[in-house]
Amino acid sequence: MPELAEVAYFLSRWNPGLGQKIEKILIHPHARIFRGTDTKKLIAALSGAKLERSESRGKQMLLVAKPKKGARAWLGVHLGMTGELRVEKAGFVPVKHDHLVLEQAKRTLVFEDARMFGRVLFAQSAEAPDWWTRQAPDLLSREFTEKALGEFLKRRKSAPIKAVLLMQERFPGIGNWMADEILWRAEIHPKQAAGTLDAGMTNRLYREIRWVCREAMRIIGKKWGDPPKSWLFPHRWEKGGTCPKTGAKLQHATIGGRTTCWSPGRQVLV
DNA sequence: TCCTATGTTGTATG
DNA sequence: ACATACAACATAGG
Repeated sequence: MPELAEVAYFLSRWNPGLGQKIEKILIHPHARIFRGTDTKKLIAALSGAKLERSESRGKQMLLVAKPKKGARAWLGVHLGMTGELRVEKAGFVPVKHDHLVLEQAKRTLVFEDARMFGRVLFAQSAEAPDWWTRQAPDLLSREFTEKALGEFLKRRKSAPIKAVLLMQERFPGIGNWMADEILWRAEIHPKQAAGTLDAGMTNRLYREIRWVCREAMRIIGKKWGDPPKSWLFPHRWEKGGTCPKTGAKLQHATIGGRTTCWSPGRQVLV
């Protein structure tokens, strides 16, 4: 479910817990979301720790806590396909898919994930761990340049552009719906080989990546909201959905392993 | 019953 | 070593 802006929104739900102590941790230690993570260490470090701050980058989230003793605790959370963060009352009793629960005096912070494609990472160290610092630059930062985009497209020259946009190593936060929204706005067919985009197409792609990221953050990131009818977003799963720009019947196919939606006539292979 | 789902990753192949 | 394609993961809902 969550892409760039949904992740930012879900993380913001936990804001009331920042600056507050974690009284107790409740987890499902064998849940798949903890694969590769030492849950005993996680519980030991976070129990009684003060939750200091949080940040999101693309689809990744980081929560920083100061344990009662020892170095900083770093909790990484990825929501996968069905993950969600929510806040419940103090004393809340976790239900089936609530795999990580942080109890505080005045509220309970909950990470639920039915399908468990999400992931929790943990480290205790003076500096932020590699899995957090070693990430691609934010798409809205100055580091993400049109030149960097062009170079990446050349390296992934024979893959369909739709599949390339899903690569988190270059486009952190972009997921299935954002990729389709961007290509639709840039008037590029999702099957177009990445290496065949000319300068004009690359420029449009660059601008629409930035535009969709910025607008999604504005509409969804702060306070959950729906993109307007002028976007592809509300039409892409509609039965018999039509393009809000041309009125053409939207087409669907599996591209890059994912169901893809585009507007024929507007997005054509060249 | 069968199909689908806003994601990543391990593995096979070129 | 690098790029690409795809099955696998696990659950719920139409």
